[in-house]
Amino acid sequence: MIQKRAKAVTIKEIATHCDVSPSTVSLVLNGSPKIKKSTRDKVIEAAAMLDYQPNEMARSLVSSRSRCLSVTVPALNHVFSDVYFGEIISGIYQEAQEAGYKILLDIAQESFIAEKEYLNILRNRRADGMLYIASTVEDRFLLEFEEHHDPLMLVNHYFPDSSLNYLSVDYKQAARLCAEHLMELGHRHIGLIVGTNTFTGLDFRDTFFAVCEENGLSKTSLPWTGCTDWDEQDGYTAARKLMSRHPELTAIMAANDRMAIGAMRYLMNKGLHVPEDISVMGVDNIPSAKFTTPGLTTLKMDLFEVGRRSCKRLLEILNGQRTACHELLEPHVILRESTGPARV
Amino acid sequence: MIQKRAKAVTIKEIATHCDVSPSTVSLVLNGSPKIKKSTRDKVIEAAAMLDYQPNEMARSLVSSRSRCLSVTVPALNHVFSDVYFGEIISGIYQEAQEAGYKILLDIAQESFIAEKEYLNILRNRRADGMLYIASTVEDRFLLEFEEHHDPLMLVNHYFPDSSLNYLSVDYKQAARLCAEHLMELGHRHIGLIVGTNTFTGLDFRDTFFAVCEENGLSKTSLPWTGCTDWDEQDGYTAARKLMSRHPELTAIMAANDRMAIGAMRYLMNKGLHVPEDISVMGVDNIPSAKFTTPGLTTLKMDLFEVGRRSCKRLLEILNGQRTACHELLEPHVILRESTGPARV
DNA sequence: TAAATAAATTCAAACGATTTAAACAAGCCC
DNA sequence: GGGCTTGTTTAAATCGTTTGAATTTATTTA
Repeated sequence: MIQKRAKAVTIKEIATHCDVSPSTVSLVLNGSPKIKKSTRDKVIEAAAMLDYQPNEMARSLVSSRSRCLSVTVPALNHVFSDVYFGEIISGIYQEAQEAGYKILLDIAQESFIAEKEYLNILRNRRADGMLYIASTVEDRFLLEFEEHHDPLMLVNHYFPDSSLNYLSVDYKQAARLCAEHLMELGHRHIGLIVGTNTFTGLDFRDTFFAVCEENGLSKTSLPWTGCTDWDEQDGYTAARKLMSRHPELTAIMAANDRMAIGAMRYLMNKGLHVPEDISVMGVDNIPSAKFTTPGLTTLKMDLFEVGRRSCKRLLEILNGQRTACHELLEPHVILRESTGPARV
Repeated sequence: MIQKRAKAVTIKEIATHCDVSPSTVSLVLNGSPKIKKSTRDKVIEAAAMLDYQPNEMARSLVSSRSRCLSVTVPALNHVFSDVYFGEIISGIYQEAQEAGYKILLDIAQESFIAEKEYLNILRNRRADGMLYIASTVEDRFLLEFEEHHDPLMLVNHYFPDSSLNYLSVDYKQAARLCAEHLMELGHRHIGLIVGTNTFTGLDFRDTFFAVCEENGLSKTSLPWTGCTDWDEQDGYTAARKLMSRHPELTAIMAANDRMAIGAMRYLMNKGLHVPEDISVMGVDNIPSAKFTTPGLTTLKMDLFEVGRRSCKRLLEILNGQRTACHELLEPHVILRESTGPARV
C-alpha cells in the first residue's frame, strides 16, 4: 500500500482560474514576451496565490533534460567520509547549484558496473551529465564512454591514452614540488608511501623518483611501499614496513595526508620525533592537516576548486559552449612543522 | 545552442520490432503475468537486443514517484568534507541503493530556505522523501513540515515538542556515559566544549552538567565554552579560553571528535601532556580518532548505522508500512589513551 | 455448433508540461 | 470593404510511459 500524496497545483488549474488556456500560462511562466502585460500579471498572481510548482518530471520529459548531474565515486569503504571526496563534492555542488542543477549521488560498486548503470543513468535521462571522481586503474569500463561520447568528466584523474574529458591537479608537478622540498632540506634517504591503484598515484611515484634521481639520489636510497586504501591505516602499516627495513630514512613522503597522518602516528609510537628524527610530508592539505601535532607539511591541491571547475566545464559542454576539456591545476607547497633539515 | 543527444530506444520501437502493441511491451517489462510466454520471450529478447532503457522521466510522470530521496545537510563550510556527515550519508546511500532509490543532494543554504526549496523538492516530484541531517536550532522552517506532513526524516537530531519523525543517537545518554567515565577516573574539574546551535548539543551540555552535579561536583568546577562550527578550530580556540581562565582543569570534554582534536592540539602546543597533565575526551569515533597521538577516547555513535536506519524508516513510511518514527540509538565508550586518572 | 468463459492483446486516456502552427481581433491603407 | 499587418491567444501534437476498459482470440462447456 503506497501512500498517496495530495496532488499538486497544475498549470491547468491556473488556466481555469485565470480564464485563459494552459498554453498561455506556460508561455507566461517561461517568460515569453508575446503575452500582454495584463494577462501576464493575472497569471503570475494566480500562480503565486495557488503556490504553483512546476512538475519537474513532466518538464524533463518534454525537454529531455533532467537538470541533474550524476556524481560518481569509487566504491571505497564509507567513501563519503573521506574529506578528499567531500571537498570535491562540495565544489561540484556549489557550481551545479548556481547553474540550477541538482546533484545525483552514485557509488561505482559491483552492481553499478555489472549492470552498466554508469551508462544507464545518462540513457534513462536521470542525469544530463556525469562527473566521475578519482577512479582506480581497474575502472576500465569508463573507456566505454569514449565510443558513446556521453557528457562525462573525470574529476581529479585521467585515463592515459584516452580522449575522455578530465580536470585534475597536476600530480607530476606535485611530485616534483615534494621531491624538491625534501631535497632542499638535505634529505637523501626518503621513503615513499603511495597508492598504486590510480594513474595519478603511479604518476606521482614515477615522477618523484625521476626528480630525485635527476638530483643525484640513487634508486636504492628511495624505498617505497604501495597500498590501495589511501587511509591512515595504510600509512601506519607502510611506515612500519619502511622503517623496519630502512632505519636510515630521514624523511617519509606520503602521497596523501591521511596516509601521512597514519605514518606520523607510527613514528611517534616508536618514540621518534617529527621532524627532528624524521620528516613527514603529505599531499592534499585536508583541514585536519593543520591540527596534527606537529602540523603537517603538505601540498595544497584545492580540491574544492577542482570540483567546482570540473562541474563548470561539464556544464559548458552540455551547453555546447565547449566540446572537450583536458585541464590541469597547479599545486602549492604548504609549509608546517612536520618537515625539517635532515638529521646528520 | 544545446547539444542534442541521440534519442534513446523507446517502448514503441520494441513494439514495432516485435509486431505487438506498446502496451504489451510495457506489461512484459513490468512482469505482468497475463502475457503469453512466447510473446514475453520475444519482447524480452528484443529489449535486450536493442539495449532498451526505460525513460525514468516518463515513468515518474505517470506514477508520480521519482524513486529519489533528497538528502539535505545544513550550510556549513565545505560540509561534505566533514566525516560526521560523510558517515551518515554513506549509510543512507547503502540503504537507498538496495531499495532501488537514488540520492539527491542538497544544502540548506539561504536560497534553499528563502525560496522554500525544502518544500518544493517534494512538491515538484524531484524526490519522494527527504532526509534532513543535523539541523541547527535556527532551522525552524522545518516545522512547516508538521502541517504539510510530507515524508520527512530528521537524521541524528530532533525538534523538541514537535511531531516530526527522527532517528538519532541518544545524546543525553551520551553525555551520561562521558560524565561517568571522567568522574570514575577521579576528575572533579572538567571543562566542556560544546556546540550550542543544535538541540542535541544543548541536551548534551545540560545532561552532562546534571550527571556531574548528581555526583557532587559543583557548578563552579564545570566551566564551559560554546561554539557553532564543531570543527578543529573551534576546539582549539575553546581550549585556549578554558585553560587561561581555569588552569585547575584536569579534563576537557569536547562534544565531538573534531573539536577534541583541536583542543588536544592546543594543549600540546602549551607543553601539556595528554593524558598525564590533562585528559581529553571526544564524541563520534571518527576514523582519525584512532590515529591521533595519543589515541582519542571517545564515544562510538555508529553514524553509518544512523544513516542506514533513518533511510530504512523513511522507506517504510513511503511504503505505508509505518506512519511515524521516533527512535534513539545507544552510544558506547571507546577507550583509548587520551583519558587517564586525574592528576593530584 | 453455438454459447459461455477464459486468456491474451490492444485501445485510448491519462500524467503535466512545452511548442509550433493556426486562429482571432484590431488597426491601417488603398 | 477587402487585403495586410501586428499583436495575442489557443488548439493540438508531442515527450515515453502506465493502466483500466474494451476487444480480439482461444478454450471450454452445454
